[in-house]
Amino acid sequence: MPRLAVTVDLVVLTVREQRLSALTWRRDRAPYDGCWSLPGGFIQLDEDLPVATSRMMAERAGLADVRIHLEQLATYGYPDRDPRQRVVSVAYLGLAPDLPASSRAQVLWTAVDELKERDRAAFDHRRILCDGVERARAKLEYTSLAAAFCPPEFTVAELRRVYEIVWGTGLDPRNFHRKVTGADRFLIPTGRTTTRDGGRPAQLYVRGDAEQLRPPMLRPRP
Amino acid sequence: MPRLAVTVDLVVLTVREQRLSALTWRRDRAPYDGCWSLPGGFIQLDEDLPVATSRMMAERAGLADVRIHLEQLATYGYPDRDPRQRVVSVAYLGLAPDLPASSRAQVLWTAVDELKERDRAAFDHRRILCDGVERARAKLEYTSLAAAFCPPEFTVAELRRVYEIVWGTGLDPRNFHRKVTGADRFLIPTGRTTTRDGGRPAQLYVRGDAEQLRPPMLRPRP
DNA sequence: ACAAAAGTGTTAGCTCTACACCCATGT
DNA sequence: ACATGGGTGTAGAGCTAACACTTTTGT
Repeated sequence: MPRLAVTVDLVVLTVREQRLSALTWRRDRAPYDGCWSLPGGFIQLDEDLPVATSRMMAERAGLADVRIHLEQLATYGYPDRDPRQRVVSVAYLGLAPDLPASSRAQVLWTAVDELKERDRAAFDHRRILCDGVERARAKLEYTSLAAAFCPPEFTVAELRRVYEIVWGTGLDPRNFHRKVTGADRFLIPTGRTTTRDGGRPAQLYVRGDAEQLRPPMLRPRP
Repeated sequence: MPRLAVTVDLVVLTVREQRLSALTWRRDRAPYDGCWSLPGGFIQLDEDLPVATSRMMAERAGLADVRIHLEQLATYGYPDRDPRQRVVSVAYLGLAPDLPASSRAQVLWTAVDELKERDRAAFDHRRILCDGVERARAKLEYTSLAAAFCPPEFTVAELRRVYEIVWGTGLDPRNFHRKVTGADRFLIPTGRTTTRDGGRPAQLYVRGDAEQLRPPMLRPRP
């Protein structure tokens, strides 16, 4: 066995059932038997990191052919983080809409709050998860990434719920509406409407091609 | 020789002689003989990444015992980036005041503009450098990191010159002054003054303990 | 008719920008 | 006296937060 290995680990987040949730792998062998871990695995010698990430999404997360936003998060490499050998892990952050459950029974969506409470994380994966959640929270402020949590067509209220759930705060529906519909190239109206949220029919939008959100949507501070 | 190696590479930036400059290593052997590269090297099996970074700062950059701001930048790992073997590089970004030249003749401060023009970079180090510069530019907006480019005591005008040189833009001295002196815990006045910039004596400040800059100092946009 | 949610208008307060202007030093 | 850069004041534009109000549906 080589003495040094590189892995890719995935923090895949979504909003489902009114909670911010992450894709977790239920371990069934030592070390950390029975603990949750992030989906991931060793890179191959001839494989680029984004390619390895896509392979893990398909093989380990059970999400083949699903287009989600993916970006590199950080790299974790202190010497004894894996008791078996020296492992350097490159973590990637993925943001996904509320997808059907994974095809693998071992892979589950779990609310982030529960994962933080339960002291059953393998390796340093709880830390990696927290870093990913914080990155997502921060990026909602000044990018259009919140739409990555939404289905292809969505309403302003659904987008607002994403912000409220990820940030854990309430937002004024009226000011929020003005802000996101006013931002350049963030939301493209489809012309269609829906009443799936109750009340007056709401416009349906698709994601625009803006990446930055200017002016930013700042989190309410205490 | 092992088939997979992990290195740490350093993007160490400073402002000297009115230019944004980076610490570069002049290569004297294949591959890329004669090209510039970033200082860096292989991690040891029992060595944490930040520890390896400090060791590279001392051994390869010739900057032992110098306290600078260091943060992880990104990880680069496509398979043929090093022709000898598979190398995954964890890049770190360092921001330093205008330090004396390195103790090693092989290590030089070079203006970033020149490094981008000259097509003589080893590996993908030009790309890593650009990512580091862009990270630094972005972080000046909403953190207090600009002060990491300044000596222990500095004036508001010196801090402003950091912003102007890193961003390549002019800033209004009066509005800048109001903004940075008004930000909470960013600058602590020492009570001393200096006339080293000419004109009326300027207050000297030391860095405060704020990490965030609120409200942010936004770059002028076209 | 009523509840519920979408969406618009309004106002007070804040921040940003642009500049006029004064201050304290070296020459 | 004058040049140089430090530092303050101020008015207009734009943004934000808070909330009253109208619109359009389902029941």
